Amino acid sequence: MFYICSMLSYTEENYLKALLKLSFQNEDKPEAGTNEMAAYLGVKPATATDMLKKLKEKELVTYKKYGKILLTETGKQNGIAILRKHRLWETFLYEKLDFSWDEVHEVAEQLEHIQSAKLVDKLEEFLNFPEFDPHGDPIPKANGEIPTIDKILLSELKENELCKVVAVKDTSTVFLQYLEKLRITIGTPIKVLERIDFDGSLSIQIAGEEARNVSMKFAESLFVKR
Amino acid sequence: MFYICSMLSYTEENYLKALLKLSFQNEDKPEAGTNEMAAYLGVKPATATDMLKKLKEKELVTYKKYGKILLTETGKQNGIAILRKHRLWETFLYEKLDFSWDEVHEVAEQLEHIQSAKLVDKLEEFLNFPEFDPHGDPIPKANGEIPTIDKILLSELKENELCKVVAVKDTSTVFLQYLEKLRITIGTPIKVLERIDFDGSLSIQIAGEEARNVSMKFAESLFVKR
DNA sequence: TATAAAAGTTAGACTAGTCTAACAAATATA
DNA sequence: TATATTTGTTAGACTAGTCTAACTTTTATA
Repeated sequence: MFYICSMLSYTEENYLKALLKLSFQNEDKPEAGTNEMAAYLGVKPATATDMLKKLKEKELVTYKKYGKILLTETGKQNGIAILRKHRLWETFLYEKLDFSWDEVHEVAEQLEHIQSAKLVDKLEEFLNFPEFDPHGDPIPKANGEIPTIDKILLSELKENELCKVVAVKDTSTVFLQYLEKLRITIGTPIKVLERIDFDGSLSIQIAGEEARNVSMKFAESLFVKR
Repeated sequence: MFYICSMLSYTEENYLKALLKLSFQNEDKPEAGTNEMAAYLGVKPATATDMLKKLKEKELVTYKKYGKILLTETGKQNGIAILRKHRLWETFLYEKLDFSWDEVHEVAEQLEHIQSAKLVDKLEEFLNFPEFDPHGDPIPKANGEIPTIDKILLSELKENELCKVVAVKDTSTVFLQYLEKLRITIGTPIKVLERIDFDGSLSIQIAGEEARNVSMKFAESLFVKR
């Protein structure tokens, strides 16, 4: 078990994190394609191909020409380490420095690359070993374990069901700011009053307030727990 | 007053910070030479020359071939902004995350390059607007002002004089760890019992404990206030 | 199954930051 | 002041990460 290697460049770290995120997205088969990865990182496919060769050389991914990309165990653990840092920093910014939901990501993108094992662990302790970040995403433990929570989309609820918000699926600024306007945060209770079959929209009650209509798109962007 | 520009690379920031530090060192004339700067940054003089041209192009330094290097007002303000971040992060690591005196610098070297005006200001607020960092060095304010304190070297004191430690001149790990061993931190009271003319060493009393001899080198590495 | 479209690769070029080796200017000193 | 030493510059090369343009392989589909 000699997984986390600190000899990764800023860029290599970003590729590993992207690959990890993509592997979460395509749940069943955690593979990614070159173009997919390039698009995710905002680089050209040619650039991604070059980096892939490098990552393969370092045994962080397995892949062969024209084939799919898969993280090796080492690659995965390194990716998880970066994700851990990202989410701990997001939590710090949100809880200690009063950053808003939609502001934390950008800064955490930078902070996640700081190299110092002590820093990460002390930060985690300082934050009281949080299990989920401000968006409700699980924060990997130092050993690479990722906490789970059974969550479903708001859109999956039946009429009259009660739930609590546990995470956001969409982390775009527009959505997060809309949630803030509706005064929805992690933990907010929601009751589904009515489902409109016509367009998939819902009538919901947020924290006991008066009824409000939300779109299908909205209901499919919010994770809740019954 | 349109000083702080965020379009500086990681490397450019380091050059500005180095130039600022060197200007503090050579108090009377805040100029630096190419070799001096290169040595400080751990690069070769040829490399420094190249960067200098770039910084001159951006109007962050004034300098002409074979001449001395001087920061422009813009260059100075940018350097101060980086120093501010560095010292605020050091304070954070020391006070909130229990880093020791000699561990903070290395990590702060990385953290100082995080780009986010909000982050710096919020961090400062979170730390309660500290004026001095763990080494006793002044933390520049958001407007570029640098707090001052009248400090003298321990070696300048006469026999029987009392003082308090306010800063360290030498920030090397060996020295900081030695101070820790002697249980000297910022604020510790010291009394000079005897000056030994032969070798410049002193007999001192630390926080009322029993007498102890320290070398001239030691006495010239510690700043105190009468 | 032949072919068009999509996905992926290669080759060659560019930038930022670094180096070494050779050279030029400034300064110190005999 | 002539020369040796120190200081600083230039030229050319290398690496990491990026690009564009042309090419190849895979896949989807008519």
